[in-house]
Amino acid sequence: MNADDVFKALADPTRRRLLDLLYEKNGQTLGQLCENLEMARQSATQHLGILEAANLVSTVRRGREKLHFINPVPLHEVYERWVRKFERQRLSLLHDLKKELEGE
Amino acid sequence: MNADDVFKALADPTRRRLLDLLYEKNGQTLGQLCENLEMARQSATQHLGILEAANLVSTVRRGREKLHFINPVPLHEVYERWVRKFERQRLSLLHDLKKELEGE
DNA sequence: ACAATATGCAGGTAAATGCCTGCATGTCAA
DNA sequence: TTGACATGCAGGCATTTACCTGCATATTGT
Repeated sequence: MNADDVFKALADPTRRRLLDLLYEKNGQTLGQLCENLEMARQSATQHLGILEAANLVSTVRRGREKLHFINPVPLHEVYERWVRKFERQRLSLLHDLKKELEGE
Repeated sequence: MNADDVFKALADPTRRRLLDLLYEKNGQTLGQLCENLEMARQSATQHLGILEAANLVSTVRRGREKLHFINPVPLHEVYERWVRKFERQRLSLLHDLKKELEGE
């Protein structure tokens, strides 16, 4: 997993929207996805390209259509590396700040 | 939580580095953090500002120093909204793609 | 007070980003 | 085969981003 690609992919509301749309109905075509976005098809293509590059979306060609599927694996890896780590120390980390605010 | 601010804050390697540095030792000053970054102090200030705006870092002034603390809460919320959701359907989502690749 | 230290603020620039239009290619169905 | 449909590719443009330099302000310790 490339953390940079994954986070950059997630750092745009349109791309997060696309993931939610695919969660509602996996395997949608570019055209179907565009119906739910307020932008030109070409712009959506770029966003999907970025999601693909981050491996968050996998595609399959079927004739003239291109089907898009969520790949949840990178999200899981982000969780393992960037969420769980801080989650384990969550209360302790918050405590550090509280202690400082109380004047040691 | 503002998902956009949080993800955009996380979408930069320097800022993720800063979180890791604070994880190693919470409550560091700007100067201390800069010693571990290869960029001008002013650049680091901007990155810390973005982390603060995303509420991932909280600061306390102590005299002429500014102490930086991790705030793990937004990460937890990102997890709840953007990771757990897809995690629950993880195998099912992967199955969708596999099924299509096998030709329905 | 004053020199050293820690941080803040104001711009300036090159590169990346997100959007668009226009045109090209590939596929299906009658 | 041919017109309609689905997607791909190239380029342009305004904004944002990430870095910098230079200078200002605030605090500390002697």
